[in-house]
Amino acid sequence: MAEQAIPTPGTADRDAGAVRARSPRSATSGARRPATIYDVAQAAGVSHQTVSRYLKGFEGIRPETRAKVERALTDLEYRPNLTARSLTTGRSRRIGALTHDIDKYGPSKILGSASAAARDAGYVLDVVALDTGDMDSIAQALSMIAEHDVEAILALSSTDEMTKAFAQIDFRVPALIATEPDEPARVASQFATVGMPALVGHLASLGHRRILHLAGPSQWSAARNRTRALENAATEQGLAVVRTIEGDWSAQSGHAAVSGLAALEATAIVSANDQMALGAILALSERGLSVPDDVSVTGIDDIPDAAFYLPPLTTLRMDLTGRGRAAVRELIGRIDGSEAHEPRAVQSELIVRRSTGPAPR
Amino acid sequence: MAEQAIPTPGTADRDAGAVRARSPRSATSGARRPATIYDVAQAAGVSHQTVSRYLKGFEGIRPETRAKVERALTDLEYRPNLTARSLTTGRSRRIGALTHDIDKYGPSKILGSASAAARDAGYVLDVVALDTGDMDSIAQALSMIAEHDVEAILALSSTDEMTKAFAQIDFRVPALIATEPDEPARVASQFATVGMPALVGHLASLGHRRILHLAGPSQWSAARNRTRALENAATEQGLAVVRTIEGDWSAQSGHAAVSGLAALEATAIVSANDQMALGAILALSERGLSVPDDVSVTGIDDIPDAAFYLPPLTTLRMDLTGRGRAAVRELIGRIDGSEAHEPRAVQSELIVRRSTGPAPR
DNA sequence: AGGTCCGGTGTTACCGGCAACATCGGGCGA
DNA sequence: TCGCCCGATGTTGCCGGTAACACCGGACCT
Repeated sequence: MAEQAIPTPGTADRDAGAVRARSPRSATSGARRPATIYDVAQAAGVSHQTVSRYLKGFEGIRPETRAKVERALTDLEYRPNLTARSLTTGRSRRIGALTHDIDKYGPSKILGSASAAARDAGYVLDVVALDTGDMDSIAQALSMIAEHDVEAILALSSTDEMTKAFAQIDFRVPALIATEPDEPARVASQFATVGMPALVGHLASLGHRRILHLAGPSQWSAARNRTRALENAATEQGLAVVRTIEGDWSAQSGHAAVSGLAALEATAIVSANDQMALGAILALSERGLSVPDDVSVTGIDDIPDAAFYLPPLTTLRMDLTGRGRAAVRELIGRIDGSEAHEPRAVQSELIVRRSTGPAPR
Repeated sequence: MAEQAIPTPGTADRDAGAVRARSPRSATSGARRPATIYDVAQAAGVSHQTVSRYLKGFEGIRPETRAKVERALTDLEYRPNLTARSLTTGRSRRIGALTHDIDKYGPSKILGSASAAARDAGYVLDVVALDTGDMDSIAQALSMIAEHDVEAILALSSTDEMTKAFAQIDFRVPALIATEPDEPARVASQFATVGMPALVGHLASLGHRRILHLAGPSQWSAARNRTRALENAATEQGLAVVRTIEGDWSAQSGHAAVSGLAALEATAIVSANDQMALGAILALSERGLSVPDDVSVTGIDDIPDAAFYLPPLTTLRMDLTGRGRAAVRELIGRIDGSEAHEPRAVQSELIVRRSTGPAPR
């Protein structure tokens, strides 16, 4: 408290007034630490707070002060340290993402679009992969994510365990499952009211009346939604789902399902995704049945490969990209407090290709 | 400095000795902040440093002190704050991951295994998706990642731009491209010396002599390695690569390449990945050619779907899972200073299915 | 018996930002 | 002309940990 700092610039020994002594940092030294606002402040001959104010875009800074700060910032190649900032602000600009089956088309597509949306908003996704879907590993992954101080939590796959975990854990931050939640009967999604009926109508118009359904794993809400939508649409249009076989989304499971059948009691196979449809087509061909002459096959998703199956697959295109983006936007909206719950619409569109044809008589 | 803190537990006014005054935290209040080591210390009647020591597994703590700390930790549901920790230690337990085409099989598979390996080592992957591969967006993404104080940087796709960016940017942290780097002729990878020769040998034994090559995009080092390995193996075994067409890894591009051909001058098509092979098979069928009776087709990767193509695809299985894991392990090794440069072997294995057969006479 | 060492803990400083408050000089009104 | 207000900037404290050092009492040594 002896003497006050003299604000005259250019004073030779002004370093003595520095609040914190720091080891000098020679510009020539090779592996120097990144510059902090204190380094910048010292170089510019101002206080660190002036630098901080400049960085936050504070207007009331005198032009010459501003110029000195700008110069020092570029000279020292200053980069903000998000860790330090988030310690005080609590804003880490990170969103935790949790998923298994990340190498599958759906989750990876959603992850890609979610990550892009996050990036555009200045956020980064902290991804933790799950090997198994059980509660223990989910809880463990969530606690890992929580330690990283994320501002929101996103799940990319919506199994029952995931849903349960999200329901019973208090995250203290916004949390969301990116894939479709269970759709109660009263919720009229575009998929259930337009997409699936269009697919079923397409089959009906070709004369099909009996459908074999290859369902996704029943612990996935997406699988349940698809099955329910199919059953509803079939009932309404007078078609019968004569049999439902549960697969695991893989071509392998679609193949096994159709191969294991004693008799094919249907003229059309509606698969809950494209890849099980691929397996089904192979199995049909191995049974000596032709697609679409003997049996029509449809998928859901319209993955890029589906247009190049043999035959190219009639399918329901789902807007996965939109879903990942919408999920991230909603989370960021909730973080910022703007409770803009835009009802992310699940868009779907019927894509007719050569895997469907007139029902055999 | 008036009086020393009396270490007697149970003293009524011991709060007065607290180093930092904190707003009291009622256990009943709903949205209370997470407990810190100071809260735990106060509850246990010890100093925060004792708590910190306990958390680090320091041995020399008296059993009764230890018990008090443990009790307070569980009572308050203490969770460490990684942000605060990493501010001092510089260890964020985060690895930055950079990728485009995250929805493609290769990158997403590698990402999944990398993320699992990271998780097992206590790390989280900070993923930033790239829309385009140009230097600007790479640089921007890298600077985003850098602000998040990652301990290492991983790229999941190895285009030329990525390679260049990695070569010219000083990351200050270990950095690695997870996919294959360019393999100089002298580097004898298992893929180049065993895998690809086995594939070519398989075709040779079936009587094929003229090969059409569907290459990957030439700015990908993986594509160049595959093309070079094919050319070398073909030369050694007396086969001719009569034509090379560059695709973009997609079935679409494989289809376009074969459709656009005036005449097929070869009896076998070697595609740089499975999906281009899928497109090629469809194009062949549209030309009235049968696989494998008229033309044999092979892929590389052995994606799960490849076994269910029509016909099931003969391909070279690549160990993508191992690659992601190996990359993360090497990075963590470098972080920890243990310079264990285990030469991550690119394992490959010939999988013969029904898309290859005897060459037509 | 006094000094020394040492195990067990407490205290202080620091990481790099942000927020609140303090300070200083000049313009302006009374 | 003096006090007040205000704009520009400096100072201090804090976020939640870790690291270095200080301190205290008892065992051991001479």
